[in-house]
Amino acid sequence: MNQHVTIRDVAAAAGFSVNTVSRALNDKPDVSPETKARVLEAARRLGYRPNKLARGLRSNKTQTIGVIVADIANPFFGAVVKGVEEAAREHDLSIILGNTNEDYEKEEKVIQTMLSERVDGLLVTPVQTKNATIIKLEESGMPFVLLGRHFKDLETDYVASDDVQGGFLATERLIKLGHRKIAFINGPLHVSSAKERFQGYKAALERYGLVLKPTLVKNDAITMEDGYRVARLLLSHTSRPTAVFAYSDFVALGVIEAAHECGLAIPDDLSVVGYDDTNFARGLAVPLTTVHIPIDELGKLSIEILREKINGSNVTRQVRVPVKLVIRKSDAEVHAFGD
Amino acid sequence: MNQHVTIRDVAAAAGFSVNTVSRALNDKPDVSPETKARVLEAARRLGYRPNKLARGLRSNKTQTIGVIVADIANPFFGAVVKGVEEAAREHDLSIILGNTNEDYEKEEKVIQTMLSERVDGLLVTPVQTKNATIIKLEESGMPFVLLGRHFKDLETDYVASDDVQGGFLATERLIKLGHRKIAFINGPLHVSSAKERFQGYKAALERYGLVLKPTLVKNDAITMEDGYRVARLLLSHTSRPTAVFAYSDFVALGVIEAAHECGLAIPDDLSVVGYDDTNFARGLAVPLTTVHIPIDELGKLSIEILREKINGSNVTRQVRVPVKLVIRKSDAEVHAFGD
DNA sequence: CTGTTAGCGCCTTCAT
DNA sequence: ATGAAGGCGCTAACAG
Repeated sequence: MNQHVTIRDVAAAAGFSVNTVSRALNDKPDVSPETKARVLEAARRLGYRPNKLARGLRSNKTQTIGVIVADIANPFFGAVVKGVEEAAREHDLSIILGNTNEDYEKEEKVIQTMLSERVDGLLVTPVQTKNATIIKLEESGMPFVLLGRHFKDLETDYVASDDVQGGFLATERLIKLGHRKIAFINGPLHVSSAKERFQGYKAALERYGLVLKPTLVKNDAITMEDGYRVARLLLSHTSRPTAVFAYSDFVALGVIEAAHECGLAIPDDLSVVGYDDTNFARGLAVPLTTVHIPIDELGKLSIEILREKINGSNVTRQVRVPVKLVIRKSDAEVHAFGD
Repeated sequence: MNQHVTIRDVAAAAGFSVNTVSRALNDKPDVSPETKARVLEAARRLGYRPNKLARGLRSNKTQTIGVIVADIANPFFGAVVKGVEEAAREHDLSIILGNTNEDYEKEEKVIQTMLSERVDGLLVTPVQTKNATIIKLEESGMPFVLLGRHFKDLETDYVASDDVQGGFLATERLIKLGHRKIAFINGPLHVSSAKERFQGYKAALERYGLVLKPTLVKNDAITMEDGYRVARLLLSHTSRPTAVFAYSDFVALGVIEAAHECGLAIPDDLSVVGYDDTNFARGLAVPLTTVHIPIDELGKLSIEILREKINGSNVTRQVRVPVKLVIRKSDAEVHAFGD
């Protein structure tokens, strides 16, 4: 239960002034090798541990960044945070975690707290029901990078995957398999990734001369339950879709469950394409065709850019990482029946 | 890009001393209502944000706890952290996240960093290949609670689920379905949860008069790939098991994949029971029978106990939360062929 | 009820 | 190459 050892204790033990100890501990010039050795030895012996609070207070650098995501229990965000954490630790940055649960109020509160914590910078997956928090964040001067989502009308830095491309690739694939009635069970449209995947979906339809049928597009699906519920409705219709493109692998899971209950085999009676390439996707009974996001790259890049901002760069970086379609077994050529 | 507003700025603006401002801001007694109102107003107007570093330095309370888990990308730990974060924020505690990746060295480093950060307490899922870090942590006087795992020979506080019970329930279920050859594809035995699930497995066999066949027990499976690999070996045998109990739902996913490749139908030819009740478990083509852990309760309890420790309690709390078996469709009565 | 003073642990001038 | 002094922003005595 030792009281904390301070730099003064080390100084006393080594027989130097606090200043010299500080210089020795921080690899500053103008310290003789022997002195440094003695200081380090004393520090080690006493179990000295620098107080980051004091250091941060003095230097205005906390070596800590805030990471705010929408749902850490979602394996996609889990993987993102894992990548971010690893990249951050490589630069001796610690991470303060915030989980918004897609709740705007919580986002607001968490950002305030992190500003109080004097983090060096922020990585944020915004809830996007409003943008006031992010605008305020800009005004605060705190360096930040949006992660995985971005605002069309805000000139902030961001790192995201190319959702337009993802939506296009998935839809194009289904079109090329001969599908004409391709349902899109999408997420909430205020979220940029959902909005842009929808753009990709539309672009693919257009590119191949198909018309968009509004009845085949459903929004606001996030969970497996959502996917299940919507798919039940969609599949019970007489002119049901022959393919479903889902906002996430979880939503796809719900679709698959609904298909089974409707007596529809996958992929023979219904093609399904997911999104995220979550780690269970290839383990499903019918391995899921899905859009793969290079998550590690997202993590690394976002940290890299955030560090640039922290170091004073004022060029705005807006990065879209390309995705790729992973074709497995949940999609197949459409069976012959017209529309 | 405003410079930070300090308590002095607020004091000047409100026409009071820093002390009065501090008292007003912290709801301390002996401040007249009007004064308080004026201070609050000035603070709001200037956009004052308390500096947590200064506060922590002064008061020795950072309102921050460290949370160290093995793999945040694993939805189980993701859910745990989500619960913990929520419970923590309710008490205005922030969370510094550490991810060990089951790497002991990283655990050591992360704990050191968090001690430097002067967190108020620590929640740790230990790697358990060694226990020196945890012993050192005890000696440091930092309050901490182990989360999900514990050491048999260390008298530390912990909150975990009852893994012996979980192992027993899963095995018992399979026995009652008539299975005699029940394989157990377990995790690494240095991890307490794996060790205790094995105890449960043994206890169930014993209880029902079955003998343990060492060839049916495999360790060190963590990922889906591990499960797949081990299951391939196990299932290719002539006297293959009729049931598999897996360390996690992910491992079970690998087992299922292997079974398919071996032409074995689930549950008719092979029963499979998983562990964790991960959110995809019920969405599988054959919904997975698995052991459910009340994760939210784990999170809430661990925060509660950690707060007790932080507040000076020195009673040791070792809590095992009961689990329950969720029976779905991946297990069935054994087909008639002897052993 | 309010103000003054000191100091948490560290780093940054500025001397020596 | 080393030391002394000051101050980062805040809260805890202690006065008044």
